[in-house]
Amino acid sequence: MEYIKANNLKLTKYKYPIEENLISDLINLIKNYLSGKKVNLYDKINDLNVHLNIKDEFSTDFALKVIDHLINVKYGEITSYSEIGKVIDSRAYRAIGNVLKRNPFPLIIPCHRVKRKNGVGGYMGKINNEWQQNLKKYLLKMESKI
DNA sequence: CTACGCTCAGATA
DNA sequence: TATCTGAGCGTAG
Repeated sequence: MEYIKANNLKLTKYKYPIEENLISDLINLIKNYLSGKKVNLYDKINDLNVHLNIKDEFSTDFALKVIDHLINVKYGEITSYSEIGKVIDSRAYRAIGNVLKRNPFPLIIPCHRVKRKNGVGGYMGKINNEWQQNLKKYLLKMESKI
């Protein structure tokens, strides 16, 4: 089993040795996804026997519950901060956002599929009309959920 | 302990 | 409709 840590994705420094063809497989997956192919990235990288070291990235119990639920939100599906709250039995909607804000695997851990009750909501730490939010809207539109 | 935040429902105009 | 308020609560520092 092979693990990838968040900083590995910068392709600058590897904590674990990763084969070159695995990297190109990963790149192709993401290219396919961004070009509109209906692939669920999290499942696909599991198919490549790549497993994210989630427990290293999210320390608290609360955060792990949020992420555990989120990785089961598949391509084209949608959830909301309050819906996640319902599942994990918490009303800390903003705290859920604070967890997702530190998601080291955007696209793969699909925090773009978490919408605000009224509107789209923030993405990658931003709540205003920055490029991050436009990307979130783009992804949702691509998955036909806007 | 404090202050903050990818939220929400309700109030107000 | 749009904008404002306070409740709510987990977390980093």
